Amino acid sequence: MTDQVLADLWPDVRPDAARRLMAAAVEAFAERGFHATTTRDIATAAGMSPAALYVHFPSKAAVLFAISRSGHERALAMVTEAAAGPGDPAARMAVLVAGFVTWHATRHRVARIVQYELGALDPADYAAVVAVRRRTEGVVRGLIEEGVAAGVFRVADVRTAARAVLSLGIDVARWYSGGSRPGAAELGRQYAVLVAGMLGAR
Amino acid sequence: MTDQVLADLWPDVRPDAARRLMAAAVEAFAERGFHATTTRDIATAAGMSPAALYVHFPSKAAVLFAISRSGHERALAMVTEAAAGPGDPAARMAVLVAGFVTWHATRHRVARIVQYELGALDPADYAAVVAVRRRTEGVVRGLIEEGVAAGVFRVADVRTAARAVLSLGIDVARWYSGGSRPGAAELGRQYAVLVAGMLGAR
DNA sequence: TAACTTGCTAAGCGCTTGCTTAGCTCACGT
DNA sequence: ACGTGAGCTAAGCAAGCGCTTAGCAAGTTA
Repeated sequence: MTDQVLADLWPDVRPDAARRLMAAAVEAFAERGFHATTTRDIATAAGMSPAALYVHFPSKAAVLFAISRSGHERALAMVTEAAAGPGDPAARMAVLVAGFVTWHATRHRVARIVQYELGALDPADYAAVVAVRRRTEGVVRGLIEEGVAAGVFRVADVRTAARAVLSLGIDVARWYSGGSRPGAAELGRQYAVLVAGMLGAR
Repeated sequence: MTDQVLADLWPDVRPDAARRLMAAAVEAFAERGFHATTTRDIATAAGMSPAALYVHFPSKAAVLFAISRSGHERALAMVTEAAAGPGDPAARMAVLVAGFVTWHATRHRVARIVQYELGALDPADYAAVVAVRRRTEGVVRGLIEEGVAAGVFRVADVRTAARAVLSLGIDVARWYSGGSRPGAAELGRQYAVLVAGMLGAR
């Protein structure tokens, strides 16, 4: 993650120190996982004493939630925009998949937390995040249904197909790293083609 | 995981208490993750005192390795057998995907550990497990290459296609649970069809 | 000037962690 | 009968954990 990406990630988070703490937490949570990361790790990486974290966040889990919530909402916004765009369902699905995959590749650290650290959230925070996830799934399912109705997709089961499309994107966060080939944008393009075949696009 | 599955999982692990500890560790690691699980959790769930774990394993990480290694080897064996089976590359790929997906669904607890707790392994154990993973990837890539050469598959990039095929199976371990629909075998069948489309099978 | 607020640190509290030690029980070979 | 070793437990140690407390420096307001 470049400094530029870091700086632009949470423009509304103030003061600057809170954003630096979140950035340090992203690195640590993505690398080692929430439970293997200590509050000292985060604060030290942000250039502060251990206690400084509690000036800006009530708990370690609250830092996780701030990262996870923002990430979920960004992903949903992107998917929603793609599904509502111009063109037939196949064209919109290509944009959606390319965007979803590219997002998971470029922001693979945030994405890893979004996708794999759900279980560490407080119950109330977990519920909030799951609601966003369901909306994202609904958008993908809706677009596939639309494509089937329009005769451009042919799938045996819409629910399973939607799961498969999302899985391809989500799993990118597991294996992708900075030096991976192909690059994020090219990977997104290739995956869009693969998904088109998967959905029987004609 | 049924008792039957548990009992048959590690037939060579002796004595019985060691197997019970591994079974308890599978439950806990899959549910909460390695770092959020304590040695007391494992031992207590296996009906023993905390110290009993160290009679059978030198460390908590060694329990993880025993589970991870065995799981990796089983998955590799299954994939290898499918790829070497009868029929053309498309038929063999259908068997491979159905088997891989069904395995990740029925054994989703072990699979979750295999796929998502790699980072908690000791460096030497990690290296051993990564070697098995590479062989698994190689088998899938080889089968796709074979299919492309035979003219039954049509993909832009073999490496990316192989990643996508594996991703579909691996990600099942993330979301699948006992009550999921469709069942494991049916999910495997549907995914095999989706992959056929993805690889441009004709 | 004085009171208050914001952002931070030094120090440390209470608790849990992975793991160790010392010793018990009991099946089994001789 | 008796020694042996495998399998287990009660107790606890050193280290590290999340988080709290008390207080300081600098900026802002009255």
